[in-house]
Amino acid sequence: MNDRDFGLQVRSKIWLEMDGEPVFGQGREDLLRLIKKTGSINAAAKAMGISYRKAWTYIDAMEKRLGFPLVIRQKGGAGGGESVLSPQAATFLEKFHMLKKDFNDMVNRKFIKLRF
Amino acid sequence: MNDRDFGLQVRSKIWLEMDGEPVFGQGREDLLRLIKKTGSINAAAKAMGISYRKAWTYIDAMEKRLGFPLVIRQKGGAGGGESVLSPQAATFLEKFHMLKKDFNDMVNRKFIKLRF
DNA sequence: GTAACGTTATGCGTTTTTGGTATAACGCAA
DNA sequence: TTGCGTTATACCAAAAACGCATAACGTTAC
Repeated sequence: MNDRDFGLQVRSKIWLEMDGEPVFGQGREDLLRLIKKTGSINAAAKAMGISYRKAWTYIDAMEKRLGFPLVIRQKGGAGGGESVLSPQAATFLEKFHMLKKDFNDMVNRKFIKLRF
Repeated sequence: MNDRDFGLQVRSKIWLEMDGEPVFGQGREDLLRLIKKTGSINAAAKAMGISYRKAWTYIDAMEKRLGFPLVIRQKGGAGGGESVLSPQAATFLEKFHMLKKDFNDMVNRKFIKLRF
């Protein structure tokens, strides 16, 4: 995260893994938040500037790893369908957000003035 | 980094970027250290369990991004050749090591007992 | 009842990236 | 001048990422 010197930048990140495979990080969080906001995988993908296919693949992979549904999907119906977050996804999102916040606060406090 | 609950694991890492492209992280550090130790890109690659091709590509990419040599290579000669770290690489390595140590200490102190 | 609509779901070919194998180049020592 | 073990690189194969096309679906409007 954010510090530079002659173009060199220190970066860091935090994420979750399951069996050594990445299962949740910044991009996935953004995606889920946008689905929550828009009520649609399709709209969320557009808002993120990625293809629907890609967004769908992300969600599918996450759910397979975690073993529980993150997005409750309905295809067909009024407006063609919609998608909402599962209760588990909501709490998951919340917890990860707090974790990330603590992490970022800490990193910023420590490394903001760092010279490399 | 290290904590688990029902198989879910929190991980984090720190690395360096140049113009938004990764230029130095854990794997590269290991590689340079092994080159320093063995005096050979080839031997270092073997020790890491990666192909010479891959190791060479890593080094080449790093040097192109950084704009200065990390590994002084000599091909031919007694023993077929050898490779040593450039002075810049040595100080670079040292600085990154300290940075990473601080980072890891901090993360471990904060997140070692974390429940997700 | 059925046609239309916008969403989810997925098959499939294309492109891009990654990785490995084979081989050349090299320079000292014997 | 030959042999050796390393660096360097060309080339092909495998894998992964990507996107396009299309099917499936269920409510609404007519």
